[in-house]
Amino acid sequence: MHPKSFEEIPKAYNPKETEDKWYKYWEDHKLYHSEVDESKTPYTIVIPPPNITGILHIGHVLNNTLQDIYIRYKRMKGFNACWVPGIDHASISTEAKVVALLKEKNITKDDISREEYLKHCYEWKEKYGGIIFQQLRKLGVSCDWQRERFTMDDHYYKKVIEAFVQLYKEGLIYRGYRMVNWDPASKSAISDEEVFFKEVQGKLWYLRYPVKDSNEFIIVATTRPETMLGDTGIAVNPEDERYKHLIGKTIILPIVGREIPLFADEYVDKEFGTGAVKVTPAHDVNDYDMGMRHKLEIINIFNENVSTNGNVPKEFQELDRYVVRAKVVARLEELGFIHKIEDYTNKVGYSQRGNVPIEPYLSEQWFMKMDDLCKPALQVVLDGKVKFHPGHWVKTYEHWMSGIRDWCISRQLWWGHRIPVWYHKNTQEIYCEVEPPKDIENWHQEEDVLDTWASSWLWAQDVFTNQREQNYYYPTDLLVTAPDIIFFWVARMIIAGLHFKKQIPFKDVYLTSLVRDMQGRKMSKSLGNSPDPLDLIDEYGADALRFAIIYIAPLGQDVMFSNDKCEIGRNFANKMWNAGRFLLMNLAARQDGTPGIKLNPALKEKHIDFTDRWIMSRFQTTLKELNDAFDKFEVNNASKIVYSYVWNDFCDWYIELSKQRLYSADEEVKSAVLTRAISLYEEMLKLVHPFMPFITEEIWQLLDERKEGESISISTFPVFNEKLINKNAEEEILFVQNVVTAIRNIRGEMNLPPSKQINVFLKSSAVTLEQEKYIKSLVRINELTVDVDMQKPKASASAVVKGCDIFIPLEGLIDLNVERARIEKEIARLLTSFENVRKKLSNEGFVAKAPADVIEKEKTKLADWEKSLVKLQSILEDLN
RNA sequence: GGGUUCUUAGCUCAGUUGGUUAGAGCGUCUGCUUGACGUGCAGAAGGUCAUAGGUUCGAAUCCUAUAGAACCCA
Repeated sequence: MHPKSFEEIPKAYNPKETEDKWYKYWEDHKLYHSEVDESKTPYTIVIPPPNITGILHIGHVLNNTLQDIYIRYKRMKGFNACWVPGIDHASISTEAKVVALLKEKNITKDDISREEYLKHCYEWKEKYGGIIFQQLRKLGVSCDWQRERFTMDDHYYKKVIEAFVQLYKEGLIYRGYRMVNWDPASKSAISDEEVFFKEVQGKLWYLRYPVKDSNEFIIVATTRPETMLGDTGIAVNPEDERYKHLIGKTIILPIVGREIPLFADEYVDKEFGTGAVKVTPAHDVNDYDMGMRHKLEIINIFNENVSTNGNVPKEFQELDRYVVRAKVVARLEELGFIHKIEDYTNKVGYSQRGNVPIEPYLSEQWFMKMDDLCKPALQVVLDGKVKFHPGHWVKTYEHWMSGIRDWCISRQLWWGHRIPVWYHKNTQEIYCEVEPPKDIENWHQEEDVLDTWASSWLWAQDVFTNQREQNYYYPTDLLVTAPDIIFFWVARMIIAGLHFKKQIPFKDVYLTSLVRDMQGRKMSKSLGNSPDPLDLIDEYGADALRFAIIYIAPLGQDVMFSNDKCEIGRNFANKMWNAGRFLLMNLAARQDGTPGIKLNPALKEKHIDFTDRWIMSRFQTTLKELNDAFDKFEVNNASKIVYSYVWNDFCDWYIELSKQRLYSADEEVKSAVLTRAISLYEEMLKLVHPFMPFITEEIWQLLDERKEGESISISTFPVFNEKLINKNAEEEILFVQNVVTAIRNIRGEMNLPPSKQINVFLKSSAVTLEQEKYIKSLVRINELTVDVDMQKPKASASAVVKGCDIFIPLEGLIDLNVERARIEKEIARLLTSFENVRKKLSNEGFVAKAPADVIEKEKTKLADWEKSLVKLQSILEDLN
């Protein structure tokens, strides 16, 4: 072992000097490239493809750190780890970006051909589409960059088209004239899942509609008065006494003059508004359903950009929906048809991408029949073939899968997978194949492209481009994603996997937390509460950011994040760094002339005492707990297990204990202790590596002369060895810790600075010579006396731990009142616990019904506490 | 309106199938220029486990109701 340059290891870890260096090293050596290798078991993750318009945000940090932790862990465990990165073409959001870009050049989409437009899209993709990959590298992700995929790659594109053709031929895709959610911004249909509801301060307009051949009016309430131009009926609840006499009458629609029927329908809520509703079948989903039930006329009043069309009176034609609204209201007012106007808060559907209010709109679209496709996809989750973590998401999934409507998969956009359907120019015959028809001049192709999710649903299977790879890597092992796309993506990938490959796409789905700010608000651009991960990496280091976000992310709940949380990770990195620095510094000669300690691998198993056996035992327990936590997808817990081992066991106790021997005179002992400590430290680094890849690599490379291309990331993860679990050693250390803590406690409470020399007397038969040695070294004691039969020295501070009474003579230093208060407090504390157990044991029901081992445990506790209480009482009496 | 989840220390959260003296990190207070680390060390304070019932020998944990919070769906 020849560590390099350990004398110059800086006092604080500096991530800036290491992170980029090691990322380049990993990438140059292609350490994370995977090829089919039948001799190894694959472990596969496909990345949830970020949007090509996207840049790295804090949610990506959490999500990709989780994936990286698993892929690194499994890689070190000997799996053929394969993490496939890629991006999504994102029809609608790319459209928005490209249209904006064209606008700068004074070009509109209508000015150019589809081909020209797509050229602009590809240009945009080349320029901006790869940004997030560079950002992910900063985070240290170990994906296989040779496998980078794009949803519009030739191979992938073809697979999407094939899937469409197959489903069409199976009768699972159809074309229909239906009401869809219309996004006026992109002039395209969007699916139910792409609509979100916003609370909007609006108005409720009460309109007076005259009843034909009568002086009566009926008053209806609406939030969208402009749609009255398309009204073809008025509905009331059949039970509503107020309107019973009007059922069957005719209403004269103001402005338009159309005669429309008044009818009864169960759907109408008597309590809402006036209990009478206007019915606009072309522009409201519920109205459409009522229109169908009552055979109403359906009058579409909007163009694709939701301006009014020729179906409204001349003066209202070709106007934007909000302009029409104002105009309609003004005219109604003029004519006396407005009853009143109220302020009203309602939930308005907005398009997720375009962020404009959607309009229910009748149009011809392509749909996928969901019923039969969903059933098996639901079943594999209910059966646990695909496992959700945390499991409670199964219910949400079940709920959605059970009540799903057909999926509108066509989008009136150009950027995406163009639907492989041709219409015959003369016969209107439909042709649906992967290849275009031979006599192409007689056909024209469907203009629409597919919903992006109808392409990314093949992601888990078709990122693998040949049969051999698919057989080897598919089904993949783990999908890590945010719960808000369970329906968009997770469910649809399961459907696609089962339908096209007759296999589930992945075995485990880890649903991440949502990252919020400290007020619990979602991170959003408009609030400005969304930190830039690159700034955080710059300030704290990628390892610190990774560790911190995992450490604070509770399983299945939202994460409350603020920048300063990164300190957890930074401090932890620094702690590890300094532990390594301490060990390596012992190799160098000291300034006082003490020579450095020589390492000797032959001595690694020599001069082992209970402190070594303890730390090795703790290491094995930690390893087991860590493996279990990973198996159960409790990553947050895993980070805490590692943190506590490194900081509390290794640094606070083991390193401190080791000093006693490292500063001894016996060269061989020193050599053995340091050699072993460094080896234990190296094993510890491996446990940390999946969480913090950079710093662990940096130190690992410092610990020994490594060959070019070697890396901790491809080293072997420690293997659990039950034989090293040593209960005796753990008890011995626990005793030392108890005694040491009790003495430190007295020092603290009695205000005795370390500079004040103290002597300590231990009344005990249980303390070994070795333990004495370590106790002395850990609490700066002048003289330590151990005796079974000693009398308590005069004017002492005292403490009682199991198996040992501690006395510290403090003649002249002690304040008897302080000491009395200390002992009294301790007695009171013990007494409460003691009484609780005593009551429990005197309860007949408990003794009769509780299991024997529980009773035994309680009895032992009672006896131990009683002993301590007796001792403390006598100490107190001595003080009086 | 329906569904899901949550309520434990000042803050953010652990607490596995009911049996602990209810834990951690941060924050707070006290003391520390101890030859790894002040991004640190040592010690301390701080909790009627949302409320009310119930099941049980025994409830933070299981059940019911109530209150409050968040998200999803309509």
